[in-house]
This record gives sequence, C-alpha cells and structure tokens, in this order.
Amino acid sequence: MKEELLKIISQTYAPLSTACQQELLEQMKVSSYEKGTILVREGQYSDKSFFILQGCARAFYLNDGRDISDWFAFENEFVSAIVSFFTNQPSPHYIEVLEDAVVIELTRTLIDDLAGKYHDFEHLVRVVVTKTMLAQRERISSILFHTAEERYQLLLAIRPDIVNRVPLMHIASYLGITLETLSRIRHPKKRI
Amino acid sequence: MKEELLKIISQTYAPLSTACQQELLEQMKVSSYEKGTILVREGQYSDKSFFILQGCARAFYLNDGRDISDWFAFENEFVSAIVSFFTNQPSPHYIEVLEDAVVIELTRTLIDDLAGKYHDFEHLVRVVVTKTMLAQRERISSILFHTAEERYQLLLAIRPDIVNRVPLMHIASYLGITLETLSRIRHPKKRI
DNA sequence: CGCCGAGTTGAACTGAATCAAGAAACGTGG
DNA sequence: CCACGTTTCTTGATTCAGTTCAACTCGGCG
Repeated sequence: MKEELLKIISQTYAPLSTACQQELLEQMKVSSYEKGTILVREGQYSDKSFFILQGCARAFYLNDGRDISDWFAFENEFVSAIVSFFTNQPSPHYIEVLEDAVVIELTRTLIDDLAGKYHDFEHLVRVVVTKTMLAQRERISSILFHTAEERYQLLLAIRPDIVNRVPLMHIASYLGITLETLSRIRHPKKRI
Repeated sequence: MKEELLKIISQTYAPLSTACQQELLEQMKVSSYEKGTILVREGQYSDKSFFILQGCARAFYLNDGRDISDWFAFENEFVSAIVSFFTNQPSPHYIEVLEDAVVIELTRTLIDDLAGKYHDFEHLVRVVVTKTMLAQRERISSILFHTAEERYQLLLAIRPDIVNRVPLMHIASYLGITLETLSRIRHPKKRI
C-alpha cells in the first residue's frame, strides 16, 4: 500500500529519492472520514493539505447562504483550504467529505520541512502547484468562452463519473450555473 | 541595476544563494521591445518566460476573432505563454507588448537547469507559480461572485494605474465583459 | 407509509451581450 | 500645426442566456 502510494506520486507528479520517501512515510498521517464530515470550516486557519487515497471531497464557499463548490478531489488528487494553506489567512472555504474517504494529511510544516530538506520534494511541490495553476486557468477560460451547456459537456469529458459521485447541485455551482439550469441542460425540451 | 533586480526578486519572491545569483546573471538575456510587438503568436511553441523590468505586456486569446485578454504584467512581474511554457503544447495565447518594454527572457531550459542545480531556485519557481495560482483563483471567485461593476472596482483597487496604461477594451475583455458594458459602468446614467 | 432532500419543470425577469451609429482621441504625414 | 484616417470609446435600442421564484415529482429511509 505504501509502495503503491509512492509509485502513484512518482508517476502522477514527480519521483522522490529513497531518503525522502522514507521520511515522508514516517511523518505522514493517514486518516479515515465518513461521508459528510467537514474537514475545514470557513474562518478557520487550516495548515493541512489532504491527499485522497479513497473517496472524494470538495472545497466550497458559503457566499451569503449560497453553497458554491470550488474544487473536487478524487483518488490520487489533493484538496486543501487553498487560501489558508498558502497565505496563512482565515479560510474562505469549507472542505467536505463527499464519500467515505481515506486521506493522507500533510501539514504545511511537514511540507515546508521536507521541501527545505529534499530538493526533489521541493520539486514535487512545484509540480503539484503547477498542475493546480493550470487547472484553474482552464476553468477560467471555460467560464469565459463556453456556454453553460458546453462547460457541462467539458466537465463530463474530463470526469465522466462525477455525475454518479457528486450531487448535481454541487456540479452546477462548480460550473457557475444554477441547479435549475443544469437540470434543463440535462433534459432538453424537444425543439418546436 | 543587476543588484537592484536581485533585490527585487529576493523581496518579492524568494532569496537566492550567491552562486545561483551569479549563474542567473550570466545566463539571462535582457531585451527591449517596442509597444505593439507580438512576442508570441497563437500556435507557436514558446519556451520563454518574460520578467518585465520596464513597461507592460499582456497575454490574450483570439477566440474566433474576439480578442480576450488573459493576463497583464507590469514592472517586476512575469508573463509567459503559460500553456505552452508549462505543458509544451502550441500556445493558445498571444503575448503583446503594451508599452515600450525592457524584459528579461528566461528559457524553460535555463529555468529547469537552474532549478535542478540550485535548490533555492527551485523554491523561487515554486513561489512564483504559487502566486500565479492564487491570482487565478482570485480571478475565478471574482467572476463567479461579483457583478461586472464590482469586478471593475476590485481591479481598480488592486491596480489603480491600469486605466492609464491599458486600453479599456483589454480591461473589459479581462473582466469578462464587453467594452460597451465597461463604458456604461464608467459613465453611469442618472437614476430616473 | 410519510417525510425530506434532491431534482424537475414552468413563467417571469434581468444583467449583460449584441447590433448599430456616432463622438472623441490619437498619430502621422504633408 | 493642421487635416485626415484610424482606433478607441460612448450611447441607444433590442435581444438573450441564464436567474429567480414557485410549484411539483421522485426516491430513499426512519
């Protein structure tokens, strides 16, 4: 299982030296959470990054009562209260477990320690952040250039299983549309 | 001038060791470009990142004839054909010089070399990418949560001088609105 | 069962886009 | 330094994609 994990990290992101792998395995903490668990609440300082081994989770805003999803993480992906984690401010995000999950919890202290100690871990962090940055950019151009329907189809192309794992209301808010609009997209009226 | 530059990089992003500074200064190339110069065109492979010493530039899309700005860079900021630079694909972006500019050009090869050789340069890259990632995230929530007018006011709060340095049409497309809408925001009608 | 959250459907509304026509500002050459 | 063409910006009328509000359906589960 630990070998499996290191293999995935190495393949998906970047390889680590043996010494670094060793220390990572020693220091990291694996936790299990039930569906519905709130890992981070708005206003909290969160210095943790979660790597999903099983299950899925989302980051979302509560913007005057509106629940708006900002990020989904499935197996072998990261999720964190990104603002709080990187800028050490109170989190605007909540993080919620959407399916019973097994996760690795990495604190910022651990990440910074390992990144300071091991050049290849610093590189790994760079790669993870770069991927996240490119995903955000993709989302921006998706919102600016595509209609609600096109965005839904693009999401389906990338993540066909999302509709079976995540309630439609979360998908809608992630796409920047209302649940009603998503419902209409999924059940188009016959043309006149 | 070179000392000045290293001081800015160190203060704005992350400090570099003397050896690394040395090699960076030796390897980097400084260029000047006139207003209107296109540094990168859509479809090109661009492996350069530009650090603006003087002037400003923008990255933009030509999406079926529509010119849509995606990123502005002013003094002491980076701009690159982000997709091509990071994923080695043909660039969807153009890059245009908006004011006569002096820039440092860093190739991906140089950056990867320095990052592989110097742990602190790898860290610097991580910091730059992290800042970019957070800026993208901010832009997403700006688009999702705020009206056209609020987005314009937010941009003004961050970059008051942008209206004097960049044509309104570029600002409008960056905000995800049309030039006409921006004009109306700037010249509100008296209420009835 | 009966309730409750999730999703669907309909009708009216709205912020911003689009289309169209000018006005201002800009710069370039005579 | 002015005339003329080009680019940038403003203003108005109309349209539209998506929201809002509201009522209803479905499916699971205590």
